[in-house]
Amino acid sequence: MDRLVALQQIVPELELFLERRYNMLKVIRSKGPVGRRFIAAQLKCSERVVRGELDVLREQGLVFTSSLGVQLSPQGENVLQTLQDVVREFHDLEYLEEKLAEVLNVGKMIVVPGDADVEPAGKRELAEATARYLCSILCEGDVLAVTGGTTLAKVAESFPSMGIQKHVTVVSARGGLGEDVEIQANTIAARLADKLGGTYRMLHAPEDVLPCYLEQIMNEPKIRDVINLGRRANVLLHGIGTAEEMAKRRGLDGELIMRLITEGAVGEAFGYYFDSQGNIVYNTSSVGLRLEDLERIPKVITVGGGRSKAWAVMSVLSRGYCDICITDEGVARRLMTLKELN
Amino acid sequence: MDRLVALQQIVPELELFLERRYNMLKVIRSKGPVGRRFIAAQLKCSERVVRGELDVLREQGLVFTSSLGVQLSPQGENVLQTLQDVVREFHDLEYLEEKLAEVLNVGKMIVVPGDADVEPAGKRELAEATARYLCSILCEGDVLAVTGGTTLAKVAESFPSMGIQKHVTVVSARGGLGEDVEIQANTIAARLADKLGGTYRMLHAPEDVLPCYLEQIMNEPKIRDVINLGRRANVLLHGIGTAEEMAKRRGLDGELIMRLITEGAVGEAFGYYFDSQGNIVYNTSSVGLRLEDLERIPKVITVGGGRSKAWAVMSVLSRGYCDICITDEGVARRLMTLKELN
DNA sequence: CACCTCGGGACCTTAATCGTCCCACCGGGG
DNA sequence: CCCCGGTGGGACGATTAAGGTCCCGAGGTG
Repeated sequence: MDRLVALQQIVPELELFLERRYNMLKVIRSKGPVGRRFIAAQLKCSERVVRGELDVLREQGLVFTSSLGVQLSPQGENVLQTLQDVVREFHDLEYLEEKLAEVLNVGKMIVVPGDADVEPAGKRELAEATARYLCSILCEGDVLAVTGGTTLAKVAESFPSMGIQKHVTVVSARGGLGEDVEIQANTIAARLADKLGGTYRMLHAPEDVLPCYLEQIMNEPKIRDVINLGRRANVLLHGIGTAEEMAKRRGLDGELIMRLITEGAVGEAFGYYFDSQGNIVYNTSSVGLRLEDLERIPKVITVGGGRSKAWAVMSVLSRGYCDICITDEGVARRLMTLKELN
Repeated sequence: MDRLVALQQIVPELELFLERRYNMLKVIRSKGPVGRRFIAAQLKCSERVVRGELDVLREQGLVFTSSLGVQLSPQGENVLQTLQDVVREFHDLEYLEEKLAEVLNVGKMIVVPGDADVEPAGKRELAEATARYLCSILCEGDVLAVTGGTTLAKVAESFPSMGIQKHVTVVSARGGLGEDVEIQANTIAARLADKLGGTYRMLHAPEDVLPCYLEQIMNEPKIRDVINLGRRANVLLHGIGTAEEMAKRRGLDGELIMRLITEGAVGEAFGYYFDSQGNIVYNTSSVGLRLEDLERIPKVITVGGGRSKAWAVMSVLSRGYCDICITDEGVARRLMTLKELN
């Protein structure tokens, strides 16, 4: 019998304490010197509670407090790192990873604790895990293709600012979409290249064009070169969107959105809308990598978290091109129930 | 960094809960179906607290309750067994064992959590550990010599009633002392033989005789044979007494007791009184194994717990004949401070 | 300078825990 | 047989810990 399981059995309240304080330490670590009120907002609990917990953590020497706010001590850093495994074990994430990799036929699943829909910090954890994994597999001279999205933007943020020198080429795999510059593939490619110590290539084109212009744009030399580079990438990192969310971001009209939904579209990637079995329900005439290009890329990494994206993740994984899927517990648990039932 | 240490750091209240519930489970296991009030008395806490904790343990499926009282469930058995290691780690007993074995020059130290002086259940734990160890080393045909005392009486109790078939010979190493039949070496030898599935030999003689009769008694064939058998024992299990306690049990007069104390006697074994360096301060003309006999016995196991016996343990171990010492945390910690300071 | 957020102190409310009874029940022994 | 000593469980105040809500001075920041 496992020790942690036994502990959890005899002291069930351990989980509550561990969870809350672990998340608190995570926030403190990532947000530098930070105040009680901010922590309280992040963890969605009252300021008074945070205060009580901080008193405990301070007494244990895990955090120290100055007029700037609360900061993690070196010892707290240690504890947090050790606790990562503990939390994974508490949530049985290894089991989820193995089981899901098997039933979804994915090479490798990485599941981080939390749920991006519930805790805002969850997305950060997902991003950090992605950054770590990316760091571990990237080699000198690799070509890394990336798409856009809020999740990938956070991945770029999550890298430490200095010290990594990978000399990779980061290439944007998709055209521009919507108004927010922070979540464009181009922006993310540039940020990633900066953090990784490499170079980047941007795709100066809109993502969504009228079909009649598509061919013409794709043949434009500057655009074609970038797309061709993306096709030859060793690693592709892409996000997952729910069909509805992506349709709205693309500005599709209400009628079309309704049609997508009634036809069972749940997930979106690379301009394609999939139903839960992975069938293509609709595709936009979009600029960038296409579905057929993915087969030739050795490592396709799919990232997405927040339980509302469970169906989307399932639909995309059903296509079978994904090699590594990084998601969170919220998605993973919902996937489990979905897969056990049918 | 160790996981349990990290857990303990981030959830310091864990230790309180663990300790209380662990002890509670131990009491429940050993005392069979038992009531709240009894448990409360054992753990020296109020009945209401026990009730609250029992609610938790019941909800976790570790105990179940009938009209007879509370009982350990099979799952509780598992948890308790697993938690043994956890508690050992919490109390850092491995470290104590290694360190004390080194500085006291003993082959092997076994330290159980608790303190027999503080918790009545502590003595039981000591006895169970002794029983386990004994079981693990006894071989077919071994001769086991035992002395008397309350601790060894509990050791005999601690064995499971059935199922062990070791075919050993248990021989009483000391004559009769005092009035209580339950703690006589003879009684213990018989009980142990019964539990181990072996035979026993009793020493039908008083422990303390007038010097002038000693030779005569020791030459009495039946007595001599038993003593000679004890001298050839493979394993000797003996308890430790404080000098004062044993002097009183022997009925020494107050003047002599005072003399012993002023001369520094702190421990007693086999009728000898030792000071803290292990020097013989006084010896009674006693019937049974003598100090010089111990050298020839391959495994001499010394058992004693309760912090008040720390000095006694140290004095006996200083003699250097002991191969394995089984004691409790109360003694061990006091020994540590004693040894670190001089 | 003003302003904003920080940590920490104070105080009251709320909720849980705990102490203390009492009761119905069951089993064993006289 | 009945009685007695043990069991668990319910009930109800009392105590205490935890949480909510302000406020304040300190120390950065524009």
